[in-house]
Amino acid sequence: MRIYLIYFKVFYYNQNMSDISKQILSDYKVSITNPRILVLEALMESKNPITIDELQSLLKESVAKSTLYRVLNDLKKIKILHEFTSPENVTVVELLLEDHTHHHHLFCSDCGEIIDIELSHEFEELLNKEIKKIEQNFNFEIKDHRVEMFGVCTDQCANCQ
Amino acid sequence: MRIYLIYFKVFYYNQNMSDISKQILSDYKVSITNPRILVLEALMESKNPITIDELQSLLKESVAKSTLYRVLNDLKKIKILHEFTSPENVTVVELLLEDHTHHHHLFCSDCGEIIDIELSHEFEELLNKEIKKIEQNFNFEIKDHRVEMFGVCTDQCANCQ
DNA sequence: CAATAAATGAGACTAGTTCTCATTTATTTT
DNA sequence: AAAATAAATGAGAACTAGTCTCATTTATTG
Repeated sequence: MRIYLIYFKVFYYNQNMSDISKQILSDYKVSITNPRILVLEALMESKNPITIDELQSLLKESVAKSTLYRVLNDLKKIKILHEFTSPENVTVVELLLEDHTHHHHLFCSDCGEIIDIELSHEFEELLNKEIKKIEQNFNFEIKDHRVEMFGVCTDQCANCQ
Repeated sequence: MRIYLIYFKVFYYNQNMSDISKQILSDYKVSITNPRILVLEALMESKNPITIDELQSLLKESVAKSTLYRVLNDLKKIKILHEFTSPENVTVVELLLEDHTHHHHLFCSDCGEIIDIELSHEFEELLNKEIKKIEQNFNFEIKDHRVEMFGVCTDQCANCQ
């Protein structure tokens, strides 16, 4: 995500986080307000998906709780925020920007960290074939999918810091 | 699941649902109580994963809310209940009996139905290879995984009834 | 069958999220 | 650039899903 952000910054003409946030809001035609800028900045700061709690800590009371939830819903509506739940049923959010390619998630049950992972092209192709089969068998139109892996880090949590 | 249940009944010597439930509880060495039998019966009735709400409707006040949640936790502890959340973040439960093989889930965003799906052996093998790669790359020990597909039924919800 | 241990029901409690509404801030119009 | 309009915000009330408490009931053990 850190690397992606660098590309993203280039895409947005090397502006700072605040300016990038404004640009995003403007691009998506939602009004530019302070809470929205702050939430976007906080989300960009975190290289992995984070819990609402963690997000609230990053924001340090600068945004009211009700506003935070509203802003998150706004970002979901314009589809630049992905919300899902950890295996412990904690809500987790992650910013999905143009640069953020198709990926999946790896969950550590030790430290709770959630890591973005990309699977091989070969795997995704075979998965798409499976999806086509399922679509036929069940008369479904499948619009999205996800693969989640659950485990623990073995190397003294090296990835989790 | 319906087909599985037939096999399961054979496994349990063609007893009725109540007797099967008692047998399960006895096999797992947890005490045999009415609420537990009722919850197991209700879970067996449903061929697909169901929400807690749906489960409560099936039980029709025969089990107190606090007891229902406690029983579900008991079943999770002995690992015959799988709990997860739908894309709309609603908790869903599903009984996992001996006969219930490795499977994944298909979610209909129209009617909310959740369908058990099995993917090809070839796919699961390739997924295991991907898992091994991720374990190495991230120094993880991966203990479980899941694949979820999201879509809508195209054939007037034929699968969803 | 009595003694002991475990589970239950009712409702209080908690945490996460949404809702309400008066006030503030952004956007549009002039 | 100011006024008019529309939208977003903050504070806290309300709601919801799930857990906890504790007196009572039900199972299990000996």
